[in-house]
Amino acid sequence: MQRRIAIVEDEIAIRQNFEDALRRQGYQVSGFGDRQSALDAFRRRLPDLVIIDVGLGDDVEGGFELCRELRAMSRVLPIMFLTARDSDPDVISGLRLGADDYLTKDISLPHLMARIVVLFRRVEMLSGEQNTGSWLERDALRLSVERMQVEWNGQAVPLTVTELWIVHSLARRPGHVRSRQQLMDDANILVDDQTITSHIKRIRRKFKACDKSFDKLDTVYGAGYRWNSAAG
Amino acid sequence: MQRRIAIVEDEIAIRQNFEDALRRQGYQVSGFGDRQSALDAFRRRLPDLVIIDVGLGDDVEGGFELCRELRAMSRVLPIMFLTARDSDPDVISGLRLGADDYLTKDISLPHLMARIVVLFRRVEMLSGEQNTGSWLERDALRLSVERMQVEWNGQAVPLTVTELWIVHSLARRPGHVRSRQQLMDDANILVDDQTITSHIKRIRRKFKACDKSFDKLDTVYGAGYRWNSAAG
DNA sequence: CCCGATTGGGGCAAAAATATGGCAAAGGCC
DNA sequence: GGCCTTTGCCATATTTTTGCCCCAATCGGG
Repeated sequence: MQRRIAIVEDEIAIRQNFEDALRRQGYQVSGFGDRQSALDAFRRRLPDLVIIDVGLGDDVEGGFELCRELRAMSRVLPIMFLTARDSDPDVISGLRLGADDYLTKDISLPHLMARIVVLFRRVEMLSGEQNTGSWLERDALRLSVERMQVEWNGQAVPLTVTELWIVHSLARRPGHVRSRQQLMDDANILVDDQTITSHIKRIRRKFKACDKSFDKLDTVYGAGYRWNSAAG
Repeated sequence: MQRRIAIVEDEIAIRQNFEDALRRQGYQVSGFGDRQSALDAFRRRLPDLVIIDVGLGDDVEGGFELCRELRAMSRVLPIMFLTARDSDPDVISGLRLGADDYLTKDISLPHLMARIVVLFRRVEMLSGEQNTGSWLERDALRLSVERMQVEWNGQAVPLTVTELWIVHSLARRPGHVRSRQQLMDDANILVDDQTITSHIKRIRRKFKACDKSFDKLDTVYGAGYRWNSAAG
């Protein structure tokens, strides 16, 4: 299961920076620029961790207010405060309010990651986990990145990591053409165009080994490939 | 119930200072000047929180060593590191090793108190929940982290601490791939990737000693390992 | 319908990742 | 101290994956 982190910070540049870093670590991140929009989202569904900028909005300590409101919604939701200054009284009131950690904005990303891992580790320690994980399902295809497994008509297809990323990249946008270059980006590889063709070849072969009439992987001459969205 | 806190710090003045402050807050405190005496005491009875000076003894990072030993005694015991310097790599290594927080020695007492309260609050929140005896059961596997015992088909498997944590990390999320890095984090160790491979080797060997056809521990080439969730 | 551009597939060798057997340091236990 | 266990890591053997070459098959525009 992918952990979901929300970050509430009004300075776009900083927020973007944190969001990117967290995403690269595999977290599912949503950013909010103000208290209200964050609260609206949280009322629909709570994330697994909230990172709040203390000096949110006009109010000097708008973040504290949000923390209070969040604690009213859940007593166990992990909350981290973020602040430009490292004023002691602030830290203490923040922690008193129910935050689990208090960090300054100039924190290094590895350090931030370590603290997040610690928090999740502590939260996870006694909880049972046991969730199904997220599956991408399209017609007869069933794919899970975190399980690294792919099924076609309920039958396992033994794709390699790179192949799985390519299929994922295509199948998540059925009917949309994806260029070879885009596929490389999605799979995090830097190779010759021709190599993508090779991967597609192997992917098709593996799917056909399961189902002789497999034809979901269309070639779009001169443009790239596409996951055929037509039923059937 | 009165919380018991142990502080391991070789500079008497500093230790005394912390001890007094904590006692004034109503905690039951015991101080130790070196690793050995602390360990001896811990073996008799574990406190509710341990605060360790990183630069313990002659060794520059003697505190890390103690943390490792403590984690071998209890996986859930809260540990805080104390350090003179605030070097980032140190902090990260410390957190990775299983510490819950990392503080500099010039921390103000109110700040320290706040962090301790936060940690206890979080621990209490988790332990207060359903404490079902904490046996993890998956197919033929039966595992208890607290009791350090593992059974396969009712037969005891003599895993070491590190091995048990790795199995626990994998088996609690059946079907999910866990990277070597993640396994290190779960086991609170900081080692080479190759070392994880070695542990997996030994784990498989031990399970196979019980059951020749053991095959629950899948390798996912290029991604990590996975506890095979398929029945059988 | 012809021609240049693209794509499909078979193969293969290099590269990358993993499995194994050992070994030595470190610590616990008599 | 002597002995045993645990654990990290190395060297080497194996196994998989991946990038790309070659050539035939296809595609599209003129």
